Amino acid sequence: MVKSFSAMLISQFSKATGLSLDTIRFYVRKGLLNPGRNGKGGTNPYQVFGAQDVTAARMIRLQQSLGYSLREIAALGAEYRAGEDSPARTAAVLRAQMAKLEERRSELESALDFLGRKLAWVEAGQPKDAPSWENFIC
Amino acid sequence: MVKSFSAMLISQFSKATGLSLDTIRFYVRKGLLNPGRNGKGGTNPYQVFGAQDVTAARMIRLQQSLGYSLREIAALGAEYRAGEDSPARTAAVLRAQMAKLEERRSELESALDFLGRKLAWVEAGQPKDAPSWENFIC
DNA sequence: CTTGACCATTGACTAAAGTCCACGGTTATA
DNA sequence: TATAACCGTGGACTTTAGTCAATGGTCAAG
Repeated sequence: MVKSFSAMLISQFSKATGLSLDTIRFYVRKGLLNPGRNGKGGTNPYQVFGAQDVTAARMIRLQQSLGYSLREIAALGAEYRAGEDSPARTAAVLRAQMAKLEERRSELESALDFLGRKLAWVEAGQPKDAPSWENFIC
Repeated sequence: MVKSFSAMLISQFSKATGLSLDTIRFYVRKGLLNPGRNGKGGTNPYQVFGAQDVTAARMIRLQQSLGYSLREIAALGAEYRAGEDSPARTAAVLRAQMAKLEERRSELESALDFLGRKLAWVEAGQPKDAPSWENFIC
């Protein structure tokens, strides 16, 4: 669990991820990110972010775009970290993620198909024998 | 613009779409759905929804899952309806939609690829020569 | 040692997307 | 015509995901 590599302060991390300072602090409060602390004079006042936090930020964005709430994302991250030393658990979490993505992709493809058929129909001058839109289920 | 086919009242429409009564009314207020009105005794107190409203509801769900706000969805719907009698405009809107979907799908695929590589790496016992996560941009 | 840049914490505030509730009107059924 | 089941409207309320502002601590440069 080496965290010292590629360490940065919050403003650097902000630039690296595109998240605002406030959003980062908000995510830390919610447990979505857990940076280290590293002070010089005995105290440790500053948050220190590493490369793994950048990856985490990307994952958060991804999950969010899949419709997960931050609460759910935090839970998933916790589950992931809980089984971090158990490859089986890690793999299970990853596979669940991938299943969600696959499902999402097939939804997208069905929607694409729907729009494609509709476009073809429009371009054909909207003939009477319209394709059935009804199998468009999203 | 026949709207009488497959007409239903709001509770039927709710069952047909899975949207709650309140959500439907909310969408109507926002201009996302525009049902007809059909009363018996001179007045027209009740909203009447048709098959095209069911399709609209599906589209709303789809757009929403793509990250659009209701305001944006309403605008897109208005644009679509504005050029309803112009196949060229309709086709343009449809094509823009499809482009968005394609973009989204390629994002999904890149994420799937990322997770797939990570899964393989975990299952291989997390060897030193980790694949580069860095080309995972979402 | 002071100054400017950076950082943390707290709490108030906001917009979006609903949800809930109370009230009153409408319609089908008995 | 009474009554239950439905419908509409208005407004208050809630959750989520941040954003903003005030206050005060930390650190490097001069």
